[in-house]
Amino acid sequence: MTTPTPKPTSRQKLLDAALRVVREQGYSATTVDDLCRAAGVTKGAFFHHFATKDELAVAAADYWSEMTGGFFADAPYHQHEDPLDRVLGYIEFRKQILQGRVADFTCLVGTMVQETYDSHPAIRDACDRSISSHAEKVEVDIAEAMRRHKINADWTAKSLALHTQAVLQGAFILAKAKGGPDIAAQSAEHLRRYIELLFGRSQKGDANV
Amino acid sequence: MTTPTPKPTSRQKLLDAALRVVREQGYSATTVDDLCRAAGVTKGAFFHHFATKDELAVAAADYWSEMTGGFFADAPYHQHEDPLDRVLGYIEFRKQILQGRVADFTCLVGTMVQETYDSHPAIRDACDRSISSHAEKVEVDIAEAMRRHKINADWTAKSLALHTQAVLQGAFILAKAKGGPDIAAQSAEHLRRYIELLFGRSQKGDANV
DNA sequence: GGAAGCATACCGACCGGTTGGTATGTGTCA
DNA sequence: TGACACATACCAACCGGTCGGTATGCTTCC
Repeated sequence: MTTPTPKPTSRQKLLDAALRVVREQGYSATTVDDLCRAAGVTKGAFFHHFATKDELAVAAADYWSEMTGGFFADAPYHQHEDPLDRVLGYIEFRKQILQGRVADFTCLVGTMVQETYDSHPAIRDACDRSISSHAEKVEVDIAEAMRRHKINADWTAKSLALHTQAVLQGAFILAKAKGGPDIAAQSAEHLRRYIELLFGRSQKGDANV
Repeated sequence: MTTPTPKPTSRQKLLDAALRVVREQGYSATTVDDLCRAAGVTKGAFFHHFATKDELAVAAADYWSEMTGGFFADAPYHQHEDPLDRVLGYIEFRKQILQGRVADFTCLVGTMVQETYDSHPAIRDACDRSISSHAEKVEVDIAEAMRRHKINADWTAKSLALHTQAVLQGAFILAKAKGGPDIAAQSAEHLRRYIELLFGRSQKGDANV
């Protein structure tokens, strides 16, 4: 009874299709007909639920926030008691999901904002909300880790949280250019090492002074 | 006599226009007519020099490599004797040019590869060439810095060089989402601090063991 | 030197297919 | 019975690309 209704409506199917197709083709290159075909619905259904293609883009960005929010909330790294372990666990988790087809592990809103930032403010804002709200969850653990480990730094938890997102978004671009996730995983390792160095946590085989 | 001829041909004007317009609108959203209008040439001229729109994209990526290659070759950071200073100077230089309109400081090939990696292999390869050849120049200084400062690490000069490009590309995405360069500059600072920590070079107000 | 012969650079009207979007019909369920 | 959730048919603008034609050289041969 708490479950609303698992029946997949046309709207739902279109949003799921948008996540797949836009990450493969980009936003501009994805046509309304592409989305209808991938979702198995007709154009009438599309424009019944969304007044314009841009309106679907905004809804897709919000849907993406919802999906990824649940996905990361369920991830195991939250179990760690030390907030620094949670931050490092988050990076490790992000690294581990860099697998398979490029379109499957890259970010919808990172892709969309590149094409729309200058001409579609509503879509850009939706993408910004998605990235920023995710970064804020990382920021909470970083801030707590700074308190716990008595870090007095000239950088803020917020800037480091956004930096983690920058590294990941950039890693996606390299993965697209090189056709696979390997290089992206190496960037994630550099990011993990950076945070370990910031918090003075050494790892095996570390080369210090 | 060494100067060939500074006369701007239609081909040249179209490539210059592509750098501007594609960085603003993205590749798919940019029409051939858009490019012709921006370049002040006709459609006939466009298809005289490029068989297809995709062929222009490849030429524009190569042209971008050429332009940025010259731009960074002339930059002042190469003067430093210590290769580590050159690497840090490079990062600082990249940070300093994060100014003005977003379309003016972001990367053509990073934008294009997002839209084309899955469907236009020739364009993706051209973008990869551009990113990788630039990274290789950074890699040379990093490798020399590792030798000079006797760094025995579990990371390679190549992976760190590509990581610098990932950070910058990701910073561009955040700049687009947030509508300005401020957040990108903060990521560049994190990158600089990471390299300083890797090489054990402390800065003022540093909190070390 | 000058005319023939040809290549390059460019023009802009045009074409067929595609695109986002609309108008209208139809089945279903409260 | 009427509102909702679609399906079908259609439209006008737009898009990448084509095509016939022109203007301006540059070469070659007499």
